Amino acid sequence: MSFVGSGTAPDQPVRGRPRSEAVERAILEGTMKLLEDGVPLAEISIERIARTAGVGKATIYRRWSGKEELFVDVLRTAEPQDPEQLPGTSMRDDLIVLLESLRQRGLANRSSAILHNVHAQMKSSPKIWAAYHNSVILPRRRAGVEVLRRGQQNGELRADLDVELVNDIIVGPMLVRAVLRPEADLPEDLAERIVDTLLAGLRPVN
Amino acid sequence: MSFVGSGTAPDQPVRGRPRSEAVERAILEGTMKLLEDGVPLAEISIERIARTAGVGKATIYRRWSGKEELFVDVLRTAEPQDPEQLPGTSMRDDLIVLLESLRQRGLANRSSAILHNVHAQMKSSPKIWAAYHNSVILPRRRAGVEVLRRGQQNGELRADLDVELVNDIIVGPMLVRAVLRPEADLPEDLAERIVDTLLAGLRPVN
Amino acid sequence: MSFVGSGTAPDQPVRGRPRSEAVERAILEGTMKLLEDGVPLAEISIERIARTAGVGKATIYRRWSGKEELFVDVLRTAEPQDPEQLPGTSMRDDLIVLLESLRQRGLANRSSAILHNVHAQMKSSPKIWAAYHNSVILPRRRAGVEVLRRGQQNGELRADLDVELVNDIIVGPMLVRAVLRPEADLPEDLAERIVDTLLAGLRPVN
Amino acid sequence: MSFVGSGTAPDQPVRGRPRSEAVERAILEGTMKLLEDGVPLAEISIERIARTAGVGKATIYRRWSGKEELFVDVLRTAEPQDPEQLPGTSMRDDLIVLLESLRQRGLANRSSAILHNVHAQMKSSPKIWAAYHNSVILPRRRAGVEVLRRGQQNGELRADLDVELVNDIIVGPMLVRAVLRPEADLPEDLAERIVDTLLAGLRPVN
DNA sequence: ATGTAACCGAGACGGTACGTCGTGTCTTCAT
DNA sequence: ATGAAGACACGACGTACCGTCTCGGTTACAT
Repeated sequence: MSFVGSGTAPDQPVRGRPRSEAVERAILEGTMKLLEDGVPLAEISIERIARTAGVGKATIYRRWSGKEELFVDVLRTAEPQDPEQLPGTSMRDDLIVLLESLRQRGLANRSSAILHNVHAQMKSSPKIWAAYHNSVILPRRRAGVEVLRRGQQNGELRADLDVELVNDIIVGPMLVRAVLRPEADLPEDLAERIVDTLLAGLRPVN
Repeated sequence: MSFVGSGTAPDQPVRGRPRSEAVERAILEGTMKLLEDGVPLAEISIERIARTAGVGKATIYRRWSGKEELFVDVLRTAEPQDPEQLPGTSMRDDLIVLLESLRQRGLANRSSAILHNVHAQMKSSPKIWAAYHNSVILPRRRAGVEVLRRGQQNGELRADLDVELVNDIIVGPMLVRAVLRPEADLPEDLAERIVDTLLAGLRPVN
Repeated sequence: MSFVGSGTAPDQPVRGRPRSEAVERAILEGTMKLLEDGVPLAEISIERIARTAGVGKATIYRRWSGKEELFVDVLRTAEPQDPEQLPGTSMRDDLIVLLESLRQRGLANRSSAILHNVHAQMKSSPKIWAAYHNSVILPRRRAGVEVLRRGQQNGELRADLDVELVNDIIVGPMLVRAVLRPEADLPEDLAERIVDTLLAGLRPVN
Repeated sequence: MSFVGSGTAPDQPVRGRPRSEAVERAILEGTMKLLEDGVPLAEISIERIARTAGVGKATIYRRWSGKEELFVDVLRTAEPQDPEQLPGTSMRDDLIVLLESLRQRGLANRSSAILHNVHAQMKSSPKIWAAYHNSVILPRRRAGVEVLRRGQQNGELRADLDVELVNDIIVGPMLVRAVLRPEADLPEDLAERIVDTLLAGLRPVN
């Protein structure tokens, strides 16, 4: 369950009593429960998590080295299912699907008011942020850039543009709304509107 | 120095020794120093700030009700000077100036590695976030929307677009780079490239 | 209140809030209470003492470096008043007075069932034992040896005997009863009987 | 002969693997080793004993109910062989032999610095102390009192003395030196000197 | 000049949480 | 059944901060 890679340990025969999966679940779900109940992040101590889950502190420290590592796992457990099969019919459709999945994440977060805090918290601990970045953010970014490359080859996207920058341009508005502007709403057709607006350009047609 | 309102206290005759401004500066600058030295945010306690500034804890609590309020003031002290006179020659030029000021902020933050953390931290405390949002973010947003409205009247911007959404589209890519993707760099012509790309649209010219 | 010497600190102006004597008493008496209530020594944790005395743990650690140092002070606080003016009328009378004070200690200990445990505990920590030895045991021993020396000069004690050994002989039986044989009782005339028996010798008169 | 019961175990067919005596020895000797190496008693945990002996904790708990029971066994294993045939030639000689065995114990203890601690520790756990008292101390005490009774019948000891008290008087000085005054030495002729001094009395012969 | 009231540094105070360790019990695989 | 290993709930360890409080001492105004 460690969030950092896994790669099938090199054999290591089981010695002693194995760790209980039930306990593992109890900890993750107990933490989730606290978050959902609106307990401020600063008041969620390892001690309290242990009490909530009916578990000894050592049992938590045996699995995670601290609060931050634990939160990363909680966050990943709660993340909506990762990317999906892209339709592949056109660059436009693919981009809309990608943006739509971002919107779903924003909605899920909002509804429970949970992940915002955890996300913010992670940014202040570089190691954890790096782990989260590598395992969650980067893969999506790569998917986006790939779609854009194919678009350039198809002639759907201007060939002279820097795909990295274009990716920021596409993803930016949705992130701003979902992460930085929690007061804004995320209407159903938002992904489509953003993509079409960007494709057409802001300048009047003629 | 309270960040919430100010409006010149109604009268209150000064009795007893007045608060030392030197002490006030020492606290703010001491905190700044810790941030600049790369001390992780979580390790910056009121106790440590007091030690660093050579000041009693009570002296800090006399001015701020807690760590969060203090950080807001530190952040505001360190912010680059707020917006500027817009050229007004065209919507394009105005947008570039606004984006460029955002870029400057990103650079300043990066160079000292300070504000990232503080920004992230603030997000987990709703009251503080609201204060920061109202005093720093909202004014800039309003300026941006105003520029876009003028653009629609001038015929520089398609009249059928939602200016709020367009503002997110313009500001989004810069924020993504400055706040969420600290690993990306912010080249000098970035503001210009973003605006021109957006105006022209992503689709090939013909 | 440190048990190790005192010698009037060289001046040291008081800085910060002074330590509360009331708190000091609360801790010592709280510990005493636990001992009197028959709580096994092993179950008396610093944590529990703090709870009993209504005090923070740090407040205890500020005064004593650990459980052992604290117990020494508790023990010394509870000790019956140290020796007394010796009558000086004869070696026999002086020895009886010294032994009687030992008997009193044994009785006090027994009645509350306190000090036995603490005494035993101290033996397993050499530093503490040394401190207790120097401040409590040694002075009494010196007083005894002094009395015996005067006895040799007066002709009340055989001049060929080693006063150190004689002291052990006199003090021994009382200690055995008071410390090692808690089941034995300590009748009122015990000191007198021991001294007279020793002076006369065990052999039948003739 | 009787078909009912027997002295030895009442039949109980051995099922499963029998307990290893080697393991039993490893535990006792491992504990002894720790004591000999001067590890403070408070730092000798069951956990550490198990590590030292290369044994699982459960294996220890299967044999002893806790640290105290284990220590009693360690102590008894290490005790010099219990009393001996008394010469019986005279009360004086018998007393000297008894005292000498006490002195040997004191020397053994001292040389390894072991039993002091264990002895002290036992005093704080009444159940264990009772066990030790009954199995080690009481038999010796009874032997001593018996010798004194014979002495009274022989006319070697004044008939008007309380033999219990006399026993304390004889045993006291040696115990004081061996148990309470570890800094004192125990010269070879100590037993003889004590007995002769007591028999003759402290008063000058004149 | 002298109150007097708020300031200041220092540090004690009752708490809570930290991360580690030892307790005695349990569960697993292997002998 | 025994044995080594180690997970488990529990609770104490000694330290660090929290936010409040009490000290001795210092300004700076109002008398």
